[in-house]
Amino acid sequence: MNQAMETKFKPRLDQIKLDYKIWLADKDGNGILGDGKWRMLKMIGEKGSLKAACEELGYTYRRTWGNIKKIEDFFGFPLLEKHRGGAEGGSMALTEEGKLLVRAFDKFHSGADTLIQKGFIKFLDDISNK
Amino acid sequence: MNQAMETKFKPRLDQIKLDYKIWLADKDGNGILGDGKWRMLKMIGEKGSLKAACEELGYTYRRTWGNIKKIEDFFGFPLLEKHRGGAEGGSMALTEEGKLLVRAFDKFHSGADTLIQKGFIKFLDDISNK
DNA sequence: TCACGATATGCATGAAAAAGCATAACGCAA
DNA sequence: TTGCGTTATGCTTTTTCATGCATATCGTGA
Repeated sequence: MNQAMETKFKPRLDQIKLDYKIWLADKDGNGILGDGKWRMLKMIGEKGSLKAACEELGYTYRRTWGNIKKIEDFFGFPLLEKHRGGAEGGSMALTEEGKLLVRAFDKFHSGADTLIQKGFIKFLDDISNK
Repeated sequence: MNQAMETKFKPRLDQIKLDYKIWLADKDGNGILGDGKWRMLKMIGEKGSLKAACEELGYTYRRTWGNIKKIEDFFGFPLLEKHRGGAEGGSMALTEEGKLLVRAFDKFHSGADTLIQKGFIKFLDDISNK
C-alpha cells in the first residue's frame, strides 16, 4: 500500500503462523469430531488401548472416555470395540466403521492442510505488500 | 466398504455439518487474530465506534477492548485510530494498516471457505462409501 | 467551566470446561 | 478365588475465561 506498510508489517511476518481447526458438528453446532478426537481415535487404533493412547497424547482418561461416548452417541453405533477384563486388563480397537471414518478424516484433513497453507502464503504476500 | 456401512452412516449424513476456524497466532500458539476479532475490526471500520460495533455484534465492550490491545501489542503498531472526548464522546477508525489487514484476511477467508467446503463434500462421499 | 458520551482500565463475580479423585465392573491367569 | 490391569462412571475440585460493574480520562459545544 505504501512505504509505511513495508517497514511496519515486515519485521513480524516470520513470527506469525497460521492455525486452524476443522470439525464435524451436529445440526445444532455441537462439536462431534475434531482434530483432538480424531487423533485420539487413531492413537487408540495404534495402541490397542484407551489408557495407553491417553498417556501417549497427554489427555486425561476421564475426559477422553466422555468424548468417545459423545461421538458414538451421535453416530448411533460403535466406532470402537471395547474389552474389559482378561489377562491384560482390557483393550480397545477401532471397528471397521471407525477405521473408515478415521481414514476419511485423514484424507480430508491433509487436503485442507495444503490448501490453507497455500492461501496463507498469499495472505502474507498481500499484507507485506509486494 | 461393505453393506453395513451403507446402512449405518447414511441416515446421519444430512445431520452432519462442517465447521472450522482459522486464525493467526504468534510463535507460541497464542491466538492473535481470528474470525471474531476480524469481524470486529471490520465492524469498527463501518460504525466508526467501538461501542457501536460491540452493540451490533453482541460482544462486550470490556472484552473487545482487551482483544484490540492484544492484537496491537502483537503487531507493535496501531490498527485503529482512537479518539477520546469531543462532541460525540469519541470515535475509532481503522488505520491504513488496519484496512489492509482486514482486506487481506477477507480474501484469505473467502478462499478458504470454498476450498474447505469442496473437501467436505468429498469427505461425505468417502464415508458414505459410493 | 460544566455536562455529555465514548474511550480506557481495574476488579469482582459467575459460568463453563477441564482435571482430578474415587471406586465399581470385568475376565483371565496363577 | 485372589490379584492385576484396564475399561466404565459418578462426583468434587481447579482452572480458565467471560461477563458485569465501577470509575477515570478526555475534548468539544453550550
